[in-house]
Amino acid sequence: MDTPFRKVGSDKLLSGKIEESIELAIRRKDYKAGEKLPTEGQLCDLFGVSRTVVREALRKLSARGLVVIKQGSGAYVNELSSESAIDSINLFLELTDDGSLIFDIIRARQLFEPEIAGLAALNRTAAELDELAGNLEALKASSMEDIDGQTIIDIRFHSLIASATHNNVVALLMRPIFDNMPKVKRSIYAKNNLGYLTHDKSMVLKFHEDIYEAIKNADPREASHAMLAHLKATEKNFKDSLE
Amino acid sequence: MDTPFRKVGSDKLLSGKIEESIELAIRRKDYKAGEKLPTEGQLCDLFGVSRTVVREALRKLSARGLVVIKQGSGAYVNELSSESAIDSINLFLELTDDGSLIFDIIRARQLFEPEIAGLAALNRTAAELDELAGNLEALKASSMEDIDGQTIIDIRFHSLIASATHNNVVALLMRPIFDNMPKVKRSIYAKNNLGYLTHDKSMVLKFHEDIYEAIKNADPREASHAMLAHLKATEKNFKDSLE
DNA sequence: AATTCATATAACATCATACAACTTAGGGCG
DNA sequence: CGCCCTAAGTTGTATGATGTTATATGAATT
Repeated sequence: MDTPFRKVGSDKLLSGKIEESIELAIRRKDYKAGEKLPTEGQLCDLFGVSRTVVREALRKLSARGLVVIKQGSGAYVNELSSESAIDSINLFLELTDDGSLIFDIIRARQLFEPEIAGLAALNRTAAELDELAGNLEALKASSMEDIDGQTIIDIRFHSLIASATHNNVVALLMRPIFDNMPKVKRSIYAKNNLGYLTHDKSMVLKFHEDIYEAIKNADPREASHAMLAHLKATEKNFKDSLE
Repeated sequence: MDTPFRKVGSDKLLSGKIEESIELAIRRKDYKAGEKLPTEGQLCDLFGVSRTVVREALRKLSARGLVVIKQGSGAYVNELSSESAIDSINLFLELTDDGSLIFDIIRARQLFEPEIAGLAALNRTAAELDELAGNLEALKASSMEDIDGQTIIDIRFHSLIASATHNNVVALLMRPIFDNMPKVKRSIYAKNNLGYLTHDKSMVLKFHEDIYEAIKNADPREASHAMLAHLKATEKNFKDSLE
C-alpha cells in the first residue's frame, strides 16, 4: 500500500513527476541550453519507469518549449526562444476574446508605447537608430497594395523601438500586442477601399518619421508625444471603420 | 537531403499532427470549454493511429493547458485560465535572466503603471474602489515582520488597479511583472535589518493611500503621479540595498 | 422513498515488446 | 583526403496486457 495521504499538488501521475524532475534539472541549469538529455532508455533506468512514461514526460516538456526532441538523435534543452511563451499568451487572448480584444490592444498601445518611445529615445544605440532608418526606407519602398508587407514593416518599427529600451521585460511583454497588429489592421481595412489605403500609408510614414526624428534627437518628451499622436490616429481609423 | 521545402506547420510527427488537429478544433470552438473530447480509443479510430500517438498528443495539449485529462473519465477542454500562459512567460524570464531581470522589472513598472493608474482612475467602478479600500485595511492590519504577507497584499493592490482599467490585455500582461515582485522584494530586504522594514511598511502604506485617493477622486493625473512616486521610491530602496 | 453500498463497466495509466524511421559515427573505397 | 555506405544507436509507432480510477447501475438497508 502507498501513503494514506497524498501531498496536495504532488502530481500523482508518473509522467508528471518525471516532467517536474527534468524541468527542475533544467531550471537549476544542471543541463544548459543546447545540451543533450539522457536517452529515453537511460531515463527509464534512472527513474525506474517504462518508456511510455518517459516519452510522455518529454512530450510535455517539448510542448512547453523547454526541450526539443530530434528523432534518431535525442532530446535537447531548448535554446530558449520566447516564441512558445508568446504563443501561449496569444492563444489565451484569442480564446478568451469576447470581442473587446482589438480595442483593448489599441488602448494598451496608447498606454504603453509613448513611454516606451520616450525610454528608447534615451537608451537607443547608433546601430539601433540605423535599423530604424532602414525600416523607414523599407516602408517608403513598399507598394501601396501590399498591406501585409506594410504591416510587417510596421510591426518591425515598433518592435525595434521596444528593444531599444534595452529592457528585456518591456520588449517581451509588448510582443503579444505587436503580434495582434495584423488582426487590428485587417479589421480596420476590411470595409475600406484602396484609395483610403494610399492615404493611410503616407500618414503612417509621416508619423513614423516624426517618431524617428525624436528618437534620433534623444528627445524623450517629443518621442512620447509623437508616438501618442500616431496611436491616436490609429484609434481614429479604427473607430471610423466601424461605421 | 531532406525536401527543400517542407510545408510550414506540417509537423512530420503523427503526434504533432494530431495535436494540431485537436488544437484547431478547440480554437474553432468545435469543442467548447468543459466539453469532453472523444476517448483515446475513438481518437485512434478517427485518426487511424495507435494509442501511443493519441496519448502523446493529448499530453502535449495538457502541458499547454488546453485540455485536462482525468484518469478513468476522459479528456476535457480546459476552462482556460491564464495561468499556463503566464507560467510560460515567467519561466522564460527566469531562464533568460542575465542578472538584469530585477532592474528591468522595476523600470518596466515605472513605464507602465503610472499610465495604468491613470486609466484606472477613469474606469474604476465603485465595487473596485471598495476592494482597494479593503486592501489598504489589510495592509494596515498586517504584522510588521510578515514580509511575505505584505508582498501578497501589495501585489493584490497593484493587480486590482490593473484590472480596474477594464482592459484585459493590460491586466494580463502585467501579471508576469507582479509575479516577480516577491523576487524584487526579497532582493531588497536580503541585506537589511528589521528596523528598516517597519519604516518601509508605513512608507508603502502612505503611497498606496495617495494612489487610492487619486483613483477615488477619478483624477488620472494625480493617480499617475502618485504611482510614479511610489515606484521611484521602490527603485531607490533597491539601489540603496545594493550598497 | 431515499440513501448507501457493492459491483460492473468504461476510461485512462503503465508496462513490455517489437519493429520502423531517422541520425550519427566510423570504416571502406576510390 | 573525401565520399559513400553501412551499422549501431535513438526516437517514432504499433500492439497487447494489466493496473488504477471514475462512473453508472442496481441491490440492500434504513
